[in-house]
Amino acid sequence: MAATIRDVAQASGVHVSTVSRTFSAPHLVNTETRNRVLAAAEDLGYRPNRAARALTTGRTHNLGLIVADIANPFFSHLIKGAQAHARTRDYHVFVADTDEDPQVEEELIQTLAKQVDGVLLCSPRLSNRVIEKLREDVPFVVVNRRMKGMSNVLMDVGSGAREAIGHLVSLGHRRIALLAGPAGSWTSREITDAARAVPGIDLTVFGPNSPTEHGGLALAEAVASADVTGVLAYNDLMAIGLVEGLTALGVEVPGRVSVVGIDDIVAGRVSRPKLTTVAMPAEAAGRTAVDLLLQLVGAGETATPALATLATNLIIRDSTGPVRHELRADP
Amino acid sequence: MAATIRDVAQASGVHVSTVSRTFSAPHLVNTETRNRVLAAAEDLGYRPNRAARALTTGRTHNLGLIVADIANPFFSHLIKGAQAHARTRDYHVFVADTDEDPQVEEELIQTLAKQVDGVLLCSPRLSNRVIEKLREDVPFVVVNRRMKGMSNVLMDVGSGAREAIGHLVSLGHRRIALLAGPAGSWTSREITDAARAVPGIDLTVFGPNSPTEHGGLALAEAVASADVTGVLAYNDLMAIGLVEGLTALGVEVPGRVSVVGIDDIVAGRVSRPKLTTVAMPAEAAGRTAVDLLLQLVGAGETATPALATLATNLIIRDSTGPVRHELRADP
DNA sequence: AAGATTAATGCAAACGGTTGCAGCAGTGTC
DNA sequence: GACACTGCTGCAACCGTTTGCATTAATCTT
Repeated sequence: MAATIRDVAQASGVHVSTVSRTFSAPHLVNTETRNRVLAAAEDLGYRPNRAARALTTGRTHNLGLIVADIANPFFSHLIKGAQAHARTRDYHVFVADTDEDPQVEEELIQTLAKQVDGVLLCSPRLSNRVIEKLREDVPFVVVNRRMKGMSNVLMDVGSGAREAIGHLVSLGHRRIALLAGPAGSWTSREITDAARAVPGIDLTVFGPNSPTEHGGLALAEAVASADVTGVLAYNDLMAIGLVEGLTALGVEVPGRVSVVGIDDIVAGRVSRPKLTTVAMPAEAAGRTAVDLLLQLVGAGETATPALATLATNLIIRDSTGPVRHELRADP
Repeated sequence: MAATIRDVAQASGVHVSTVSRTFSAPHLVNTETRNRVLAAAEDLGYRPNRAARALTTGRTHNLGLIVADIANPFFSHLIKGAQAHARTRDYHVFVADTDEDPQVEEELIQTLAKQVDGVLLCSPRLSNRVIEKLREDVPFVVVNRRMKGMSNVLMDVGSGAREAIGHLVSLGHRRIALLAGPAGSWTSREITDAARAVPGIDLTVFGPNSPTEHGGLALAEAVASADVTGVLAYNDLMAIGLVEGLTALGVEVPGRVSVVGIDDIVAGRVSRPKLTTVAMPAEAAGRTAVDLLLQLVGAGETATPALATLATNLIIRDSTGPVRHELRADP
């Protein structure tokens, strides 16, 4: 149905190779000829067939983007950033959702590998070993996980966690709970390590947990009965769930317990109390990741992996407040 | 680098066509041969090249999914539903975000058209005319817009709006504001028409508006100074923004104004007051749309367009309450 | 036992582009 | 005027699969 390069060639009285060059290497063809070809192409509504082009060039001009949960607002912003940026480079981004399942994650990478030039792997749940192996199939950029020898986009979440805990400490909190994220998460580990390294506090770690509202909700009782006054959650979704659960149990936030989230999603700005959180530059991460990936794709085997670290920053709202000493269990 | 069909053929001592058939029409090849081929393929890590296959079959086994805003939770659930369902049919879904821009929407469809077998167009902002034209390029299923002669997935949002307004009326509200959605939106029109048809109320329509939190926030003053006691918003994002704005102006919700949203996103469950809303079955819509599209793709030209209508239902929470008569401007 | 049927496989031409190489005209150089 | 060079275009092979058709051997009919 659709016009092919041959139709255009015939219509403009040149060879197919000239038409091809008109699009892929315009400087090689005479201005006059080029215009004639372009006119004919326009006329016939010709658009190059990407599949055919991919066959000879080995470049699909597609990128894969794998996230744990497309419904998590953090990821949607990352996706937006990646897609918009890729479009300016004449690339398309294929998004896939693993539903937090490492198995699905592995399968998706395998399938995507053949139809894209590179993959953006965000917050992987797979083991390093498996990722290393998969890398032979397709170039990677890994977001939110430090992996030697690969291109990485990281958020400085350790420093964010330190800042968050520092904030709690400055409000007088000493007994602090950390709600960890899912098992395979590098970010979760990073946060935990940073929190553990803060001196002078008494840290209780809960987890691993599902990084969702439900995950947070499910922890409300445990947190309420643990002897803590401050909480840092793996992400905003969990923090919001936790606040909801605590409120339902009659535990006031921030009256009896202060809660800090991570990500800065919209829901955190509209939930009550408004959530104190560590903002993550999700959109910038998406853009940066695309840049690094295209760099990798362009360079082929010889590529040097790059590392980008993006700053985070604490946003103080209403879910954190000073410790109420009279309410402490021990005097 | 990667193993091709030829490598497998050589390794198993058969012709390439036999290898091809082993995968695409297994019943045509002898069991013994097939096993030999499969073993060799496994051994070499062979996976068929989709681009090459697409070239001869004309089927890419990819679907396009176009949404106005991937960060809108309503769409993310729709996407999740579509992707998961497509995977079970050995299809992949390409998601693209138009940023609410009809121009971008048109371009995206054009570009996608060549690399997918069909497109899921969700809540289009384009005019019917343009969509009709674009349909010649690629099969469509349109979600959230009634279009004759095309496959449609609709939510019964008119009935949802009626129910929402009925709820407000039953609480004593008579002067009601409707916050419309973006200009090209069929859903917005549908809601407006339904609301206008409700007898015995005094309806003020604001809009068109940007269907985001900011859109709602921007309307707070106008709503506060309009003489209304109840509001129905085009979606939850706007409703949440409005509530935020009203609260900031000292207008109590639901004390002085009751607010109803549409969609049932998570943020509505955690914002305070919890949002009364009309739930939309987003995930089911995604699944259904994929079904209809594959039906269309399979049937080719002869396909009969189908229409699926999904039910909505009102969820009553805390952002709506009885009219306080003593506060009304006129006695 | 000859002919018809069936199952399994091979052959080769597509699909729609890209690209190294060759050819050719025009220009500049000595 | 021979030569090299440059700019443009055509030629044809190739990318990895699919698929209609031909071929072959084995099985079935009568």
